Amino acid sequence: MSEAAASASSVPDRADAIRSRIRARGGAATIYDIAELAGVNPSTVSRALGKPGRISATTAERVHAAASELDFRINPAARALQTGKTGMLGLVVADITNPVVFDVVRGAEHEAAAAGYTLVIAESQESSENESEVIERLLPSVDGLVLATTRLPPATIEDIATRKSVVMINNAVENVPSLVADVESGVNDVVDHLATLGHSSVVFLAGPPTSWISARRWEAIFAAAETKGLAIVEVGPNAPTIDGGRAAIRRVLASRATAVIAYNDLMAIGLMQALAGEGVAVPERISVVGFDDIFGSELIVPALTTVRTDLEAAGRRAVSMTLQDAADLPSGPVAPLPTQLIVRGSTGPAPS
Amino acid sequence: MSEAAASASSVPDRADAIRSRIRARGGAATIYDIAELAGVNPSTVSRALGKPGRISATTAERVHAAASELDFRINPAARALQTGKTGMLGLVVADITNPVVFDVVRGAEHEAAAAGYTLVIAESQESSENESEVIERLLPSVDGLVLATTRLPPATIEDIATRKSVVMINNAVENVPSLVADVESGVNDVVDHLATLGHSSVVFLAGPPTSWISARRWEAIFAAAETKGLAIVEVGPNAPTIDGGRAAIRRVLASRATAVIAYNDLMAIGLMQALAGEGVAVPERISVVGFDDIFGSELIVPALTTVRTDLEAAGRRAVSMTLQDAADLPSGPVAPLPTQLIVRGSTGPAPS
DNA sequence: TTGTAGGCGTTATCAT
DNA sequence: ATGATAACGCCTACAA
Repeated sequence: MSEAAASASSVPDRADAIRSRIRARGGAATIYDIAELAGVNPSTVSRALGKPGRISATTAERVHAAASELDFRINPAARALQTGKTGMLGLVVADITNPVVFDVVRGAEHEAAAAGYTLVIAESQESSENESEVIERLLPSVDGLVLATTRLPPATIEDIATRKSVVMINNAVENVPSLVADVESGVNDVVDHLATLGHSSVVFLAGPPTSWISARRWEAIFAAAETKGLAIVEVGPNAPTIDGGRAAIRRVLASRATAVIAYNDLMAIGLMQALAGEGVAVPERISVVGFDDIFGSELIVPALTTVRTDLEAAGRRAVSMTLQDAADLPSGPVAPLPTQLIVRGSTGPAPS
Repeated sequence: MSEAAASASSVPDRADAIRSRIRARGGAATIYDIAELAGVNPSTVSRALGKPGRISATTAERVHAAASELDFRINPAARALQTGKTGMLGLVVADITNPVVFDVVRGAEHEAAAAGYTLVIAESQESSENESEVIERLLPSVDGLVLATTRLPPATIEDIATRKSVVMINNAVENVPSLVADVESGVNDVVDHLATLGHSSVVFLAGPPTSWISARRWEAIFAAAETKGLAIVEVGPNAPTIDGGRAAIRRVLASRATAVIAYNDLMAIGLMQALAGEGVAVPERISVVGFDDIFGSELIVPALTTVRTDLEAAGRRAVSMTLQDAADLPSGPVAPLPTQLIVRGSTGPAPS
C-alpha cells in the first residue's frame, strides 16, 4: 500500500473512530472532538468557528472540514454560560389568539431570525400576576424582551428594564424605550369622519383598565370630540374580546349615541354581532369603528371601518431596538408608528 | 448591645454585603451567594432548591430564605450544561399568521407552561429547506419538538426523531409519534351533507403538495365520493392561503361542479371572495366547504360550513406527548382527534 | 444530612 | 497564529 493510499484511508478512519466514541457517550460532537480530528487545540477550534479573521486560512479550513465531518453543532448552553448571551429574545403578549398580535409576532419572528436570534413567545392571559411570573421565568434565558401588550404597572416594568433590555409596543414608561402608535392622527381622522357623516353623539367602548393604549385612545378621542363639538362618553372597561364587545350592547344602546368607537376590532366585531342579533342596523342606526384592522375586519358584513397601524413593522422594529439596546448601541428618539383610517361599510351617515 | 440585637442586625448586613458584591460583578445571585448567606455548602443549596426531601427541614428553610432574600433565579444555561435538559420545547409551524396554527400555539403554550417548560416557536414559511435550517438551529436548545405543519420529507423527520423527541400533528411517519385528525369521519359527514343537498359533482381544492394532511383529505374525499356515487375532481395544488383560494376560481368554475371542498378555511374564504367578485352566488350556484373552523369562518357572509378539529387540544396533547417521550415514558397508542362538521350558510341545495 | 471535588462545553486570558 | 488554563454556575457521585 502506498503512503498516499494509507494517508487517504487513515483520515476517514480517525473520523470514524471519533464518531463512534461520540455515539458511545451518547452525545453530540464537541470542539474537543473537532480539535482532535483537525490536530489543533480546542481553543483554536473555538476561534476558527467564532471569529473569521483571527486564524490562519489553512487551519480554519481544516477546522471547518472536521466540524462538518463530525456534524458539529455548538452547544448553546455552554456558550451562554460563558458569554452570558443566550441568543434568545422574549416576546410577551396578553393573548396569543388575539389577531392583533399575529402581525407583531410575525414581524418580531422574522427580524429575530434574520439577526440569528430565537424568539420565545409567552402569554400572560391578560393577568398582570401571570405576566410577572412569565417574565421572571423568561428573563434568565433571554437577552432582551419585547412587551407587546403588557398589563404591568410602570414600576414593575422599570424594574425589569434595569435587568435586561426591554422595548415596549404601545406603552410608555420613563427610561424604557418604546414604540407607540400615532394615536392622535388616527383618532382625529376617525372623529372627522364621524363628524362629517353628521354624528353628534359618540361612545368610546373602553378596553381593559390596565391597558395603557386604551387610555391614550380615550384621551385622544375625548380631546378630538371636544374640539369638534361632539358629545362623547366612555363605556367600560370591557374585556378586549368579541364577548367583551357583545356584552356592552345594552349600555351602548342606552346611551342613544349614533356612533361607537371600540377599543379594538375584536370588540367592534362582537358589538356588531350583538347589534345584528337585536336587529339594529349598522351603519343605518349606529356606525361602528374599531382599531387595528385585524384579519376578519373586512370579512364581516358590513366590513369594519378601522384605524390601522402597521403592527408587523412594529414587531420588527421592536426586535431591532431590543438588539441595539442589548448591544449598548445608542438608540435615538423613535418616530411614532404611522396610523391610517380605513373607511369601510360599518360607518355611514347619522340617522336623522 | 445584646447578642440577640447584634445577630438580628448582622443578618441583614451580611445580605447587604453579598448583594452589593453581586451588583458589583454585574450579574445575578448564584448558589454560592446563597450558600454563603445561609452558611452552608453550595451543593446543599443545590439540593435544597432541587429536591424537596433530601435535606433537613431547618436547613432547607434557611436556604430558601437566603434565596428569596437575594432574589435568586437559577441560571438555565448552567443547569442545561450539566443536565443536558434545557427546559424548552420547540414548536415548528409553516406560517405563524395562519389562523389555523394559533389554536395549536395556544394549546401548546399552556401545556408547556403548566409543565414548567418554555415554548419556542419557529416558522418555516412553507419551505422545507427553511424548515430544516430552523430545526437545526432549534434542536440543540430544546428537549423536544412538535411539528405542527411540517413540510419535511419522512426521511428527514425520522432522522430528527432519532436525536430528540418529536411529535407531529396531522402527519404520520413510521416510528414517530403523531396526532392525527379523524379525517374519514369529518369527510364522510361533508360528503353526506353535500349528497343530501343534491350535489353530484364536487371539486376538492388541494393544498400544498408537501402537505401530508391535504393528501389524506383528498383520499378520504375521493373514497367517500365514490361510495356515494358523486363525481369528484382534484384541483391544485394551491397555496393554503386566501390568495391561493382566490386564484383557483377559474378552474373551479370551469369544472362546472356545484360544490367545492377546500383544503382549509383560508382557501375557502379566498374562493368565496373571488366568487362574490364575479357575481357567483354562494350557496345558490356553488356550495363551499372548508376545514379547520378558523377565526373568521363565521364572520364571512355567508358563514362558512367547515370541518372542525379541536386544535387547541391537539397542541396540548402534542406537548404532553413530547414531554412523555422525552422522559422515556411509555406512550400508548393515540386516539385520532375527533372531528366535527359545522354546517353554516355556505352550503345549500344544488342548483337545478 | 452535609461537605468535597470534578466535570458539563465554551470562551477568554494568558503565554508562547 | 496557536496552545495552555482558568473560569462561567450548576449538579452529582463520593466521602464523611
